Amino acid sequence: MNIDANHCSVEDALGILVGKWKPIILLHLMEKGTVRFSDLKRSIPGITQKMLTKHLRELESEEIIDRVVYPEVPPRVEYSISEYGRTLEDLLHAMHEWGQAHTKRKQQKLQENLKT
Amino acid sequence: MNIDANHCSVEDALGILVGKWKPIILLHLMEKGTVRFSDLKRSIPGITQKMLTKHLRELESEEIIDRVVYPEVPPRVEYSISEYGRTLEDLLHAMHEWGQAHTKRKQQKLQENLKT
DNA sequence: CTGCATCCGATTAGATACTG
DNA sequence: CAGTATCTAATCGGATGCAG
Repeated sequence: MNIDANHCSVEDALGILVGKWKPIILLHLMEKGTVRFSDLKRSIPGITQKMLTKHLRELESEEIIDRVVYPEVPPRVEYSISEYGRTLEDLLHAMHEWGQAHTKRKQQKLQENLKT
Repeated sequence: MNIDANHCSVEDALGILVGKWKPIILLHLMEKGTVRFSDLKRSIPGITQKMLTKHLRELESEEIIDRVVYPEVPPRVEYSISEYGRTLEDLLHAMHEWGQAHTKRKQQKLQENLKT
């Protein structure tokens, strides 16, 4: 893990994942397989159409997800994790594990402080 | 890896790492051990005092790094990765690996496109 | 149903000057 | 040397209206 102040590879990975709803979008797609736009929107309370579209476009442009448009009326668009996108699964899983442990630890510290 | 739309653990981990200079700060501390403020600043071209201070404070408040102030004149403050912070090393390493592979892949795709 | 455009507020980061 | 305060620019995200 060499350090290059001009360019850090960690940030390349971070760049894909950063965005208010990106992790949750990826987790949904990884869990459910192929999901259409409206289902995704329904599954993520609080997200706006604009942000869902924006994040999906970004993930698509990085080839993390596949986007298939069915020329029907009304339109149907289905999203899924691409084969390449699956290479992110281990990383997301590791982040999930660490994050969960971190939150747990924080709450324990909080409990300790309340006792005193 | 369960999905909770109201709270995603991946974002807890992300929250620690996100910030324009945070990954590079962590990598420097992980590589060099104990480093004083001015050395850190010198090692990271482009960072301002304000941002370095801000990010260090945030990492400190999450107990990822230790901060030791020596009451001397001129002042000396040394930063290092905390014992708890070391639990992030594997994750950062994994992100580095993925990011590096991702950038490599992107550049290969670019080369292919130039040939056509 | 899916998606774009526009406007606006909030957050983030950079520049600069100042302090013990 | 290490840190704070202030001002400004850029980016991000939310709300809303419109379109194929």
